[in-house]
Parts: sequence; C-alpha cells; structure tokens
Amino acid sequence: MTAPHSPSTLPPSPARTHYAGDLRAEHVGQAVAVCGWVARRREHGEHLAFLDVRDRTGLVQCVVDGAHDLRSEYVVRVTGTVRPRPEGTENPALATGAVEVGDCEVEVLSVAEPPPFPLEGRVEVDETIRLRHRYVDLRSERMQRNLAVRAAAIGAIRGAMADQGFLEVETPLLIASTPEGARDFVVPSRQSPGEFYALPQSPQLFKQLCMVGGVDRYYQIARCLRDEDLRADRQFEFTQLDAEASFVTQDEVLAFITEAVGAAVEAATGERPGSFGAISWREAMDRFGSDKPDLRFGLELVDVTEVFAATGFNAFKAPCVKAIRVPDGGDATRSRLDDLTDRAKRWGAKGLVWMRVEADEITSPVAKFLSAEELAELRRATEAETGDLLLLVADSWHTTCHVLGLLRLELGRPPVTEGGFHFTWVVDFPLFESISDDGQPVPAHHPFTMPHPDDIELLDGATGDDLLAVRSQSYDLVLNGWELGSGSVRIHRADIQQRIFGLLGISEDEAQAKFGFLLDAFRYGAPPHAGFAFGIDRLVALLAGEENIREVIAFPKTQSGADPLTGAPGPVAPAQLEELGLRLLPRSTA
RNA sequence: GGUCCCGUGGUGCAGUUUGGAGUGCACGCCGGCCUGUCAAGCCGGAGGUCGCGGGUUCAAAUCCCGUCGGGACCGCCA
Repeated sequence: MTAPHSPSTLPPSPARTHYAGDLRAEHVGQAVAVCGWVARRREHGEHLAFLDVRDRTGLVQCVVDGAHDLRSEYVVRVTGTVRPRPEGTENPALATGAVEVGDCEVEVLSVAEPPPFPLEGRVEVDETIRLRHRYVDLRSERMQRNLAVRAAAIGAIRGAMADQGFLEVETPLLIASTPEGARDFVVPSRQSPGEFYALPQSPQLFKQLCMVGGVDRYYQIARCLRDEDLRADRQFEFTQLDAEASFVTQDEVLAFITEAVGAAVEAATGERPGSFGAISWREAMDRFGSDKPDLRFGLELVDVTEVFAATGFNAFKAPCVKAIRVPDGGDATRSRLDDLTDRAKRWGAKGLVWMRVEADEITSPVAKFLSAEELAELRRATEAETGDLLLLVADSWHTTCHVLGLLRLELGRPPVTEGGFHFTWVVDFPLFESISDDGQPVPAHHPFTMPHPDDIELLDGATGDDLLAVRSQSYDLVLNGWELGSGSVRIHRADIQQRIFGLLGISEDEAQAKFGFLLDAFRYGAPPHAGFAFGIDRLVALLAGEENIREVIAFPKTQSGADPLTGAPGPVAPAQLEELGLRLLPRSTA
C-alpha cells in the first residue's frame, strides 16, 4: 500500500486474477477472482449481502446472495463480474469505491474464529494481546502499510548504496565477545564447552576488516543485537544500514548517507527531503540541551550565566545558569510547576527555578533573593515578554544543558506526525565524553575514532579536562529528536592508535587481547577509511508516523524483552545444558 | 538499579477519589427481521475469578502491602 489510490502491480495467478484493492472502473465487465479475508459483512435479508474482501492491497465490495455462513476473517475466494456501483452508491472513501463484484460465487477456503481484537485500528489494543496474536495484527491496514513503507525504504537504500558503488557484504552473527560497549548477547559453544560466541552489537570491526580487504565501499542491511533495556526506540534486535568506505573524507561519507536516507524518504513519502543542516555537538548541547536535538520547535536554552556572575543567590552560584522561556506559559498552575520541578530533580538537577513574567515585575519564590538589576538583565537576555514563564537551572554545564533539554522536550515536543522531517547532522563530537574517577578519559564513540585534525596536537601531554576539549571526526544523523545513527573517520595509523590507547589506559597487551585481529590486520596495509550506520527501524517509524519502532517490526519484543507469541525467552532442556557444559544457578542468586 | 501510568465479559472504556448486590456505555459475538449497504439498521440474547496473593473491615473492583503483566521515562545503550 505505497500509495492508497494507485493500484498495485502485483501479478495475478490462476486462482486469483486480481488483487482486491486494484479493481477500478477499467475492469468493469471482466470476470475476476479475488482472494482474501472477510473484513466485514452487511446483510440485507436473505438474498442480498455485501461482503468486503480484504487482501494486502485493500478492500473490494462483493455483492452476494446471502452471507449467513460467512463470518469475519473467513478466508474466501470470490469469483464474479466487476460492475459499476448503482448511481449514488459509490463510496469515494474507498479506492475501489466506484465498482463492486457482482454475481458472486464464494468459496470458503478457511473458516476462522472471531479475531481476538478489532482490526479497524480505531482503538489502541493492549500490547500483549496484539503481540500474542501478531499474525492477526499484521492484517491491519496500519501494519500492512508500515511493512510496505519499511520494504520500500530498504529497497531504496539498497539501490542508492549500489548506485554509489557500495558492495553488499554479509558478516558473521556468531563472533567473539568484545568487552567494550553494550552488553553482549552470548551463545554457548557446544564444541568448546565453557566458551561462548557473542551476537554482534554491530558489524563494526568486520567492516573495517573489509576495508583492509580492499572491498573499498561496503554496506549491509545488518541486524544488530544489544542486551540493554528496551525503549520506544530500542529493541534487543534492530536493523541498521551499515556502511564503510576507503579513501574518503567525512564530507563524502555524509553525502553517501544523505543520498541513501533521501532515497528512503522519497520511497516512503514521495518527496525528497530538503538538505540536511549540520550543527556542532557543542552548539546542539548549548541551544537544545541534547546531542539529538528536535528542531521542529523552539524553546531554546538561553545562557544567563553572566547575568548572575556576581549574584548573592547561592543557588545561582554555579558554573552554568541557563533558562528556557515558555511563551505565554505564565498561567501554568502551581501543581504543574511542582511537577516540572520534581522531574528536573529526578533528572539530576538540584532544583528548578520558575519565574512568571508580569507587566512590571517578575514573580517567583526566589525573586526576593535577586537584585532588580539581575531580574531586568534576565528579562533582557531571555527576551521575555509579559505572560511568559521562565525556567532556570544552575549547575555544571553538562547537567544544566541535560536537564533543560529534557524539560524542553516535556514542554514542547510535538506528536510524531507533526512538524515535518527535520534532519540534521551533529558534528564535531568530543573524542572523550568524560574523565572517569581514576583519571582515565572515556571514549565518546569507540577507540578507533580519529581525532579532529585541528585538535591532534592537543593530545600531546594533555590530561584531565583538557582532553575533553579534543574534538573527533565523528558525526551523528538526527531526525526530529531521534538519533538515527552515527559514524566516524577511523584511525588507520598505528602511531595515532597507540597514543589513543595510551590515553585510554589500554596497555599494548590489553589492546592485543581485545582487538588484536584488527590491529594485526592494520599492519598489512590499512587504507584510510570512514563509515556510518543508521537505524532503519527508527527511520521507518518516523516516516510511518509511529511513536514506537515495534510498529514497524513484524515480530517485536515487549519492553521486558519477551515475545508473547512464541513465549521466548524460555527454559531449555537439561540435556541441552549438559551438552553445552552449563549449570544453572539457583534463582535467588542468579 | 530507579520513577510514573495502566490492568473491570472477546475488545475499548466508565465505575476506584468518598468501601455497601458485578452497576453502566460503545464495539464485537449468537439468534431473529431486513433488497443498496459500506463503522449498515432494528429487535432480542449470551458472555465476569474486577490480573494474582495477602491484609484491614460487618462488607473490598474501590483502602493497605506484596507480586505478575503491559506501557512511558531516568540510569544503561563505546
């Protein structure tokens, strides 16, 4: 159902001359056979009934001589003649609404129990029930459309990557566990009891090996698995476009991915997206309090640290003070403000200061601690107008941005179907995201990320906070506040790699143990290379107007990682454990 | 590891704040009527361990504790 009012091009077969949703005025007079499910039945006495027959392409009305033995979701084959509907009974809401199938013979291919929930999609059905009967849920127009959008997007991505010279290469699912990153799913080895494979969090290392192997431009529609808590935009298993190219710059990678994403968007919506802007990580954090800014709305963060540089108000004696101005938000109730304050605290702020901007004063529980000059300057800095609400957080730069960023989403985030598609690249990520308690920097991406060329010299002799200023050649693609994916220029030179490992506190032996095969490969002639990966489930969900990637996955898991349809996860037979050399711990200590 | 919301015939809800007979609504289902409907219409009917366990009470869908399931989020996701 790519475009609901244009017929599909699905081929006929001997049993089925046409798909239900394809019938049009041009078919009038033709003898046809359609196959599908009884979507609805409207009886008008013993000798007239209307049967809506549904298949992947849509619905067509069949006029039958009595339908007493035909029930919802029976599988039928209907033969008859296409005819125009009588004057005045056309249904413009239906793609097939100008015609109907008359003189029908109905063959029941399968009877069916009543469906466990309605398929009309007018109500939200409990997730367990939908997933337990996913085979029924998939018949709904919503799921059929979403699967079609997904297939169209993936097809377009394959085409775009192939057109740009990328070679599709498959990489293994059973690999060695690496200690970095997300929690691995592990698979016990039968042939080597006590040893384990891991399922890939991504094909990262293999695609770099492909570069050493001269593949030059690699891509894969890759399944990735991470044993971390599930969310609306996260499943255990998800699908990425994974890509890597040799002898290219960051800008060239961005262009490749822009082309692939653009093709996917066009395939799904019919329109090519506008150019993707780019924003530095620093600016994204400063203005939106997030490294995945939702650019569909304003409510930007305003830095007011300087306003309170010499304040007597203890709560504002902080490295960073920022504000959000909520236009006409001054009428927020006290309970709403208390709720926002609670949230801010849960998100890590010490508190939240609110101020109502009135004609000649600012009212706030803390106004009495602030000077008239400070209040006037705050008003000027935030461009506040009468009736507005100001929300302020004072803390470290990072905490202030983070909390106000979450608050901004809470206050202004539009529904997924509103505001269009606002893509942006986020560039110039820091090489290190933080310094751990033992003084070691923590990599923001992965340890093979190339430092920014202008910042490499900063690595010399740098320690502690100086390192946090070092930028990397890594980049994220963001759509409407969702991180679609990320990539980087990789380190291909042993000397730079050794310096990074040194900074990260990874010894030569340790590096060899963890990534030895990659480092070994690099000794045999590694081209400069760079790559990217983005989440296809997330892209398709947003294109389909869905808030949750479950809606674009045929058989997803619940938030607790269960599959109500198959019962996974479940126990295995003792003999299986025995064969694998495994013994279970008692539940209380597991 | 944590916070919040939800759980009532097959489905979606109301009822829970303020305890008093399983009370109600819409859809679906079953039967009947009905020859131009398309969320068909009209009449009738069936269908319940109020997620589960414990507690308080003369009395619990309702209050309390625990637990299970679903959802949203923080942490986590290099």
